[in-house]
Amino acid sequence: MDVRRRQQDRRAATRRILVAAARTLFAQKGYAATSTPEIVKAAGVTRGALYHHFADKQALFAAVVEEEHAVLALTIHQAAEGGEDEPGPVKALIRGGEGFLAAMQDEGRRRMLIVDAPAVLGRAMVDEIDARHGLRTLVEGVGAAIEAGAIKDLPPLPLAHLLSAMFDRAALAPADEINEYRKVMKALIRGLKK
Amino acid sequence: MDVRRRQQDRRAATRRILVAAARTLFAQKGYAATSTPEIVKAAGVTRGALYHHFADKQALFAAVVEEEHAVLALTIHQAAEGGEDEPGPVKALIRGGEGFLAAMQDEGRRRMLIVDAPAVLGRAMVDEIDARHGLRTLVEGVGAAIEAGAIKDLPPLPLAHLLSAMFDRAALAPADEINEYRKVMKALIRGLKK
DNA sequence: TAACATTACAAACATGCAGCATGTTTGAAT
DNA sequence: ATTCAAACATGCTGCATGTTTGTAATGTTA
Repeated sequence: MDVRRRQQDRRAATRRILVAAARTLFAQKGYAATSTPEIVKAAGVTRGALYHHFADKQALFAAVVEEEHAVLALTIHQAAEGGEDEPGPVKALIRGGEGFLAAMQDEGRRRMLIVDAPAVLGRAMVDEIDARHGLRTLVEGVGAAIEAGAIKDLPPLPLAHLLSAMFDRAALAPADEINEYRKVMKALIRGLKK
Repeated sequence: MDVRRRQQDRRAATRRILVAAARTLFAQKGYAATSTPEIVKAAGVTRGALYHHFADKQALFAAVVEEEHAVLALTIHQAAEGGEDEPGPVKALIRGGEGFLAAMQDEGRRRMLIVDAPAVLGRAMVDEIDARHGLRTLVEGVGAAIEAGAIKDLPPLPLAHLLSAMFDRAALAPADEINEYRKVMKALIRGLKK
C-alpha cells in the first residue's frame, strides 16, 4: 500500500474540506455574511487553495448547493423506501412532499437551497441544478400520475415547478404552522385528480 | 407663502430621490452588484445623505421593496377595476393571479421582490411587508371564497401563502412558457372547488 | 434679533473583503 | 537526479461598507 498521498487524493481532500467548511458556515450565517477568510480558516487552508480549486466565492457556493441538493434527494429517496406498499401515483406525490418537508427541517439547508441560492446563483443555474436532482424525480412522479390518468392532463414540467415552489414555501413556514401547510398541500394535490 | 423649503420637504425630497435612484439600480443589477457610491451618484447626493436617512444599505433596500410592493398592489387593484361584472370568488382568484402575472412582467420588479428580497431582508421581513400589501388582499379573496362555500374549507393564510408562492414561481417562468403555467395555475385553483 | 440648538447633509477615515499575481513546495515522469 | 507541472501559500490592490467628524441650513427661544 502507498503511504504517500497521491495528487488526486490530495486534491480531492482539499476540495472536500473546503466544501464542508463552506457548507457549515453558509448554513449558519448565510452566503453574504460568510467571508472567504473565515471559510479557509475553518478548513485549515489558505485562500490560495480556495481560488485554486474554485473560480470565485460564488463557484464554491455552487458546489455546496449542488452537493446539498444531491444529499437532499438521496435522503428523500431513502425515506421513501420505507413504505413499500406500492401506493397510487397521487399518494406517491403526497408522500414525496412529506419526505421533502421532513428533510427540510434543517434551517441551514433551507437558507442555502431556498433563500440564498436563487439570489446568489440566479434562477437559471438553480433550475439547472434542481433539474438534476429533486425536480427531476418530481417531474417523473407528475408524469407518471398523468399517464396513469390519475390526475388532470397538464404539462408536467410547469406543474412540477409550481408544486416545487409550494413545497419550498411550506418548508419555510413557521414550525407551528407546518401542519396546516401540509393539509393545504394535500388538498391542492388531491384537487388535481380527475 | 414661503419660498424657503421647509425641513420636512427637504428631507422628503432627498429621501425620495435616494429611493428612486436605488430602485433603478437595484432593478437593473440586483442588490449585491449595486454599490452605495453608485446609488448616491445617480441620486446626486453623497453617501453622508444616504446614511443620514437610512441605517444601512439593507434599510434602503427595504424602503425600495416596501414602495414597490405598494405600487404593485395598486397596479393590480386598478387592473381589476376593469371587469365589473362581479365574478364568483374562484374566478376572482384566477383574475387576481392574472393581474399579478401581468404586473410582474417587469424584470427588475421580479428580481427585487422575488429573488433578492428574501435573501437580503429575510423571509420574516418580506412576509411582514407582503402582509401589508398583496398577500393581504389574497387572504381576503381566499377567505371570501371559503365563506361563500365555493372552495374547500382550508386555513386561509397558509393557502394564500402557497398560492402566492405559486404565482411567484410562475412569474419567474421563461416568457414562452408562461401560458402553460397559467393553465396549470387555473387547474390547481379550480381543483380547490368543492 | 441674537444666541443657541437641531437637523441635513458633506467629506474624510477606518476596516475588511474579493480577486489576482507571484512565490514556494510537493509529486510525478523520465 | 533532473525536470516539469500541479497544488498550494503569501502578499498586494482596489473597492465597498459603515462610522466619525466637520459644516451649512433651518428652527427655536429669550
